[in-house]
Amino acid sequence: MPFAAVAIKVPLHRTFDYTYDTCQAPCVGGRVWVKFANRRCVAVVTELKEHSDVPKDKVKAIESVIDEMPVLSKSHLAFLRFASQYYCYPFGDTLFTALPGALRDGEDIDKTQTPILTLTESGRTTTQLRAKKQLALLEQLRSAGDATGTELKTLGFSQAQIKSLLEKQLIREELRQDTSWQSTPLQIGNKPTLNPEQATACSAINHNQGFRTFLIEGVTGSGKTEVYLQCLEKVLAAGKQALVLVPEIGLTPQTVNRFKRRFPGLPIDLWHSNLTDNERLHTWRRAQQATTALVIGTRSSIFLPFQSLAMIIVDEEHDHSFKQQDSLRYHARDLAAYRANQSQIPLLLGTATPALETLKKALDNKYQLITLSKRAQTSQDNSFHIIDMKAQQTQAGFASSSLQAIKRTLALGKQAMVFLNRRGFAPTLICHECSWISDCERCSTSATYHKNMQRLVCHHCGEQQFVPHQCPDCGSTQIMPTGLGTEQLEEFLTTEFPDIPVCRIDRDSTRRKGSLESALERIHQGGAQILIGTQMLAKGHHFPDVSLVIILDVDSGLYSCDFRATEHMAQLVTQVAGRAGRSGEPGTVLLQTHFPEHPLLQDLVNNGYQDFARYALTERQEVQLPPYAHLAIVRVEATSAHLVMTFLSDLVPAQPFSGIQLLGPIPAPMERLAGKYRYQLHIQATQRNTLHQYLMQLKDYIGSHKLATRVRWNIDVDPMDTF
DNA sequence: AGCACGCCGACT
DNA sequence: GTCGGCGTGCTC
Repeated sequence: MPFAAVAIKVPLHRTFDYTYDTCQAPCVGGRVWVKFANRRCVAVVTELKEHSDVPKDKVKAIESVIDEMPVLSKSHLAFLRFASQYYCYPFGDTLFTALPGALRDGEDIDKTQTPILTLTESGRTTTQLRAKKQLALLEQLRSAGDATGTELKTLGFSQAQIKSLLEKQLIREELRQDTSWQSTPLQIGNKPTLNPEQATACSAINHNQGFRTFLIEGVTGSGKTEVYLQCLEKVLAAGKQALVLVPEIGLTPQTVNRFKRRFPGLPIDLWHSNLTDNERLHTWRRAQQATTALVIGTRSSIFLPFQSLAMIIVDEEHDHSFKQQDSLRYHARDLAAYRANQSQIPLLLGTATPALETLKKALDNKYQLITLSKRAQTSQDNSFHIIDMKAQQTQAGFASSSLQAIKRTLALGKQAMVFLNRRGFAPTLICHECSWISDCERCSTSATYHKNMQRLVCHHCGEQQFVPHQCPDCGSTQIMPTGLGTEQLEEFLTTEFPDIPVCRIDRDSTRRKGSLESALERIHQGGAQILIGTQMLAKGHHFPDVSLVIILDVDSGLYSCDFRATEHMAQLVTQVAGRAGRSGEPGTVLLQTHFPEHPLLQDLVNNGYQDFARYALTERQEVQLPPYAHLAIVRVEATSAHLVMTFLSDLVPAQPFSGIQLLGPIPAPMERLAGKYRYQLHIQATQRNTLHQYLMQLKDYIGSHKLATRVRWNIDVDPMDTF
């Protein structure tokens, strides 16, 4: 009697055994329909076997087989099994989060393949046709070659025209696997000559055989992308596939065009969260059939089932958007390392500001470190200046010397950029008479005052309130906005510099589609302007006319309870500074702080991120924090604080576990969020293995705990936000 | 997760 | 007397 072990989309770490009829022929990695707990579910076969330990009367039969061919190869299953175990996430759930939505729902994989429209014999020769537009369509196919329906629609043809040509049998639909790119010589667009550093980097990478991780530590403008392109060239020319992982906001048309222009005619696909279910399935299939050569995608593209992957590149490897913050809490960069090892291919990690985790591995010689220190366009570096804010008179958070600097910059017809990582007008409203504060009713935080919207908005749960005219507690009309937000900076600078255009770029000002693009357009027209922005302004965009950058609130990064705060601050400062002086002349970066002597800040300013990072590593080592220790957090939330605490206290063992340090239960950074109480337990170990052994048994213990179904809980392995 | 089963309170 | 509230347990 043959059995199939299957994985089902349930939060259980087990698989389930089913019998099947030999004529059904399920395959490992293929999907089947099964009855499971009175429901009909899609399941993925993970193993075929002759024996089962499950009592005969419990085992049911597979209802029907969906796939004749696996949707997940054996090696891909092994990869997903690893992800499931490493991140303590149920195996079935892991498989199903990796699959595109259409396949999760049991959709037939071939039905959704896009047919290609091609001319029939008569279609090739017909010149007589009453419908002019249909004739034009035939002409299009004759001159530019076969196309999909979607492509024709973007060219202005309609579904009706296609349909009627199909009926006249002048064109026909063809399901085709076009892998011809693999055997045709690779076309190369304009390519610049490499500087010596870039050339050394490329030759080191191109001479590599098998698995190897390279950390390309390259300052802004040092030409990392050019190194990527020339390394990709070798891979693609050999007919192999490649994957480029980019941060969420890094998938701009400019980035994509650079790849497309370099490799004209090569099938390149994009992968990001705005794709429809159908588009996702297409790209998935194209990766599997090798009909696509190169995918540029955000973190989840690490799960694409490439047929012949030969290189993975992670651009801006330090970026936080590579870590998924819910369900399967994976880090795409770390999974990329597993995949590269599994497939014995090179992995390129590129950034100007490496994560300390990555840098340590490079310094330990586990990764090969490649440094690009020469800026392609500027020979001089930006100059940093620390502005001591102690006992300074400030206006809207600006030191007078900062305002002077803005004035000078504008007078030269240049642009000044002001960076503050807080949107809204003011983070709190405070009553001047009593001690009332504009709290969010559902979270343990204050609601931010948005002057333009005339609302109080909680930035954590999104809840909005009307702005009170009087204090809700004492009735006073003296309610003061307290603290600084980007809206306030905009208001102040507009009155301070009435003749100068002021442009604010944050999530609020760019909510409308296309508004970011038009704002960027205005900035690129050049001339004296002031730009105000949050994180959004820090990454990716080129602002050639910016010659002054002011970072208003460095201090929030210096003293925070999250041990990674200084690292983030330094990455942000470096990235923001990289926006300045990109068109030939060095820029000036002003850092406003109350702690001008802070050693890490001094190091960053005087010696740059590279030096800072190495110094920060020694600090981490002293206090035994990641990357010198390994961390996991059990996060628990429920509407009852008592329930959460009882449950978490139960997880702390009476006897200490050798090699494991526990901290908690402690309140989460936002103790109350969207009406839920949240607490957490920190688990730390010097040895990775010890941590995972401990997590394995903890996960089983939680699974068997009675309260586990009455709270929401998860385990976050290698968490990014600790506090 | 989802669903059935089971044991106690407020309704036709 | 039932309807339905949620706590508990199981799913091949």
